[in-house]
Amino acid sequence: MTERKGNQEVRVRFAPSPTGYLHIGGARTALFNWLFARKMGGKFLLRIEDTDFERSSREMIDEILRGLEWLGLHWDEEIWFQSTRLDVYRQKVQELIENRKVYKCFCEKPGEGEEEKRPRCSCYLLTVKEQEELLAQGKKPAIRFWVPDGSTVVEDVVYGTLEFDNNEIENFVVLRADGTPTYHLAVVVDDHEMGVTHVIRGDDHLSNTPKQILLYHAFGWDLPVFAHVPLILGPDKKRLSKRHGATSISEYFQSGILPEAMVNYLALLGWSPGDNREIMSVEELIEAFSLEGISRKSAVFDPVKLEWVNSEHIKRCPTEELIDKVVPFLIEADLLKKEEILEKRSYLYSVLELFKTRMKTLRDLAKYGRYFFRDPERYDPNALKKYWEKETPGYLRRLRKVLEEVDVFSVENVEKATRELAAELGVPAAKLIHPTRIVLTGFAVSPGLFEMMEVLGKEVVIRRIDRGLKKIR
RNA sequence: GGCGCAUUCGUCUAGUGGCCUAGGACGCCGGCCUCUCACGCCGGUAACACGGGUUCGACUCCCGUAUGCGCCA
Repeated sequence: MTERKGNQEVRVRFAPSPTGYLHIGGARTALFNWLFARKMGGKFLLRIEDTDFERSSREMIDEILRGLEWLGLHWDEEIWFQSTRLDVYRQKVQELIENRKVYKCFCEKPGEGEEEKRPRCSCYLLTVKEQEELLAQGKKPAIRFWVPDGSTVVEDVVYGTLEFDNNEIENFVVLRADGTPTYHLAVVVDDHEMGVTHVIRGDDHLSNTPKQILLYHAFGWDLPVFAHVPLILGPDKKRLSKRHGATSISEYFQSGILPEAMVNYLALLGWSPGDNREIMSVEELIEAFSLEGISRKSAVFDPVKLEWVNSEHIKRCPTEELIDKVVPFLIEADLLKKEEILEKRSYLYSVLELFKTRMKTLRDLAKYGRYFFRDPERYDPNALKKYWEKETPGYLRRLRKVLEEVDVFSVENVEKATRELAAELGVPAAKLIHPTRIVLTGFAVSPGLFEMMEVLGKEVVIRRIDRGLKKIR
């Protein structure tokens, strides 16, 4: 079903229009194409649909390419730019003119705000003479496709067989009066010339597919396999857009989402491996991917689940690799300097070993773990209210003294010293543990206290106890 | 408005006529672990849009209705 003729190489394409950044929906479409290409050992091509000169920009192209690269969706072969192919489109339209598949249309463009429905254009009734007169008057014609009678069948891998009555299809424009091609024309010409075997795209194009099929027929070209993937919606079930918050892939990069987590989550939106797997590596996704597994139902984008997927990937990420991913965020938060990376590497390793299970994003260490890099500036008032009692300063002074004596500042030794002191004082260890945590971190919440003490080291621990005793009253 | 598509827990989904008293995951709630919070483990909450058929039997097939989305724009 997914392969067309024999063992022809699979060629798919992602064709963004550079009028905006790479958004969630586009990224998923790109991902499905890419996964399919990799699965089938085929090629993943890129085409930039930049014929809308007003709204397209080089910056957006770069932005989109950066997004794809970040996700790891590397493309094959040269990028195609529609803006360089205008002559080709005109030439192809010329072929259609010669084969009498199209006709000149002199209808005025409906003005702005003019909502009235125009009846089907009837310029094809114009005689040659009338046409010449209009041309002589300086009228520029658009070229319209002459939709034949009958019906057009769309075979879609996802949606099955759909039949459209050609009466419902207007004689659509293929070349505008200003000589620019319309979407339908350019897409068909390009997909054919690029050798695209499978058109995998958003299902907002499903209703346009009959027109394109008609064009394939008019040119006498073979049809590609179509696979339309459902749209991604916002929480209000409307097509996901900026109104719903972060929709640009780059925003997720900045908020500390791992590309492999994004890929994992996106793959599961509208596609299922058929079993109960949730957390999957890119390799596993490629292995499991099939067009048949794509759903027909649009899916709501859930940032909360994305974060969960992200946290799972962070937990699975080898700490050595995680260091490099987290460092940029630490630098950005001014908790680390570039030149310190090497010397602090083993420290960062220990910190992440403690912290990685509580991270939902790469940013979380910089956000919630400042105390690994800075003495606390302030102490959470709620934490103090809860754990700071009038005996506390005395206890901490004793603890400081005891810790001073610990030679090897290991988890075991530090814990032993603390618990023995508690026993000696005749109080639960918690009476020492909680205030110490506050003094070390500023918060009532952190990784295990003794593990943290070992990582922070004796000097820092003693210093922060002193500071706390001085500053808290 | 016309045409098209869709409709399983709040969300992502499994399910292709009997295995479904509908499974998994996120979230939420509770418990265990415990120095706190997470992690982890255990448990709970919660869905087949509605109405007709077809069938011995429908979440699964058919037809309507409703709702949503998309395209024409």
